[in-house]
Amino acid sequence: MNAPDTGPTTRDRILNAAERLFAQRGYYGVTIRQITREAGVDVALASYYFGPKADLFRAVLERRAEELHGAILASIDAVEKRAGDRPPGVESLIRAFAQPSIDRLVRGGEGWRDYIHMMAGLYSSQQSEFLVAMNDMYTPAMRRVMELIRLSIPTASERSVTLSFYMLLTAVISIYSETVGLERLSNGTIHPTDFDAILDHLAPFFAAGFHRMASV
Amino acid sequence: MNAPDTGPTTRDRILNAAERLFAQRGYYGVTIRQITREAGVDVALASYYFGPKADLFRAVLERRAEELHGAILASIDAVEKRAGDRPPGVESLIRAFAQPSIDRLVRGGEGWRDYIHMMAGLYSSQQSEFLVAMNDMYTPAMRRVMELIRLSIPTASERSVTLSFYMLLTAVISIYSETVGLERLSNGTIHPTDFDAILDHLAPFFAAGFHRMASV
DNA sequence: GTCTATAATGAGATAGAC
DNA sequence: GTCTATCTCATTATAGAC
Repeated sequence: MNAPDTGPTTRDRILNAAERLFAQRGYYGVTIRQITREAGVDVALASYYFGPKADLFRAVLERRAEELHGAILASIDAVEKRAGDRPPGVESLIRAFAQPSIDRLVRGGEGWRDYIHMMAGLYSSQQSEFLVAMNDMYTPAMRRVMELIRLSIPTASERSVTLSFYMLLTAVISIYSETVGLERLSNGTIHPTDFDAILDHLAPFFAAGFHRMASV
Repeated sequence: MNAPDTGPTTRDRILNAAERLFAQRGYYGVTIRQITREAGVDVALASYYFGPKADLFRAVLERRAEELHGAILASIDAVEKRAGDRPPGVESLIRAFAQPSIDRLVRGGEGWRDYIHMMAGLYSSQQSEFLVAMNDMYTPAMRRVMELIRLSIPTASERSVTLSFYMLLTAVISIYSETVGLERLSNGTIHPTDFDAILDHLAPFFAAGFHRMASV
């Protein structure tokens, strides 16, 4: 669409800047003027392309959702295939669910990092309008994981698996946010960016929990 | 100090209003004018009592920290006493850690509810300055729990227990925030305010994880 | 598609009267 | 300890020139 040296379009420049700033300071912590300043474009262009601020926020949220959600579903499918006729193990399902986000966080460039930080910040906010919108974008993948865990642990009730999955979800999302919490808790010996090490701990840790609640 | 019918002092009226609004909309989502309007006092009084907005936020954060932190420590002590000479079990330590906050969330009145929601919102924000301040207020209790878990599972490394405790912490804090996440995940069958039921699931769930990672 | 200019509003903070 | 008045600055949003 563009000549090779023009870089991103104005629309994308605004989305990129908004993504970065919303990730750092949340919805209310950012003004449209800061966004357009950061993007190097005129203030009026934000309204021109996106309308009000809330719509710009939603546009940022939606831009990468389809790709990431698709990657998570594909990752779950791959684990299913590898398991053959039997249901895949819980630990591998946890890994399949978390890995695509971590891949993009680590190797997807700044844009993906900002996007995932932004989602993590949103998840525990009281901004329930945006929160529900985001939740809905990833619901099919979450339901699929819960379904497969139930096949893997048939004695566990739906309620038990839902509660356990929620615990998993909150932990995974906190890890995506790379906050200083873990670093301070460990006196600086564990870095929030050691995602591989953290996932190697998290996966068996939570798998054990799911199995423990198998009879509930 | 006050006559019995004057109600809270102006200072406390401002703190109460700030607590409520910060809990709902976060630091940036609230203006001093909104706070003083909600408190029914003049705008200028916020500056008079607390100085800049950041200092007011810190004052809200600090007001209840000592009491809650003390209650958590007392709760841990009680579990230790009950266990006698042997180290207390992991599940009872998890309960001791989470229960004082839940008690205040459920039975402490609006003020405590707002305070705990505000802390939960802060924990996963990128507001690292306030975040670190809050973390520090509760560090002794967290260290104590980790210490006792290590006594209970002597084969677990410090690193393993720290990672596991971090997972626990993120889940517990998410639950305090009472967001719509769990409700949506369960299609409305599990309510975020069913704290007793959630804790009955969470405690054995996480205890199993700690034990699973005993040899790491 | 981009920018200038401006309208309308609200923000934080404080000096000074009471 | 409280309030009025005001300063200074930034905000969203839009109308209209280019």
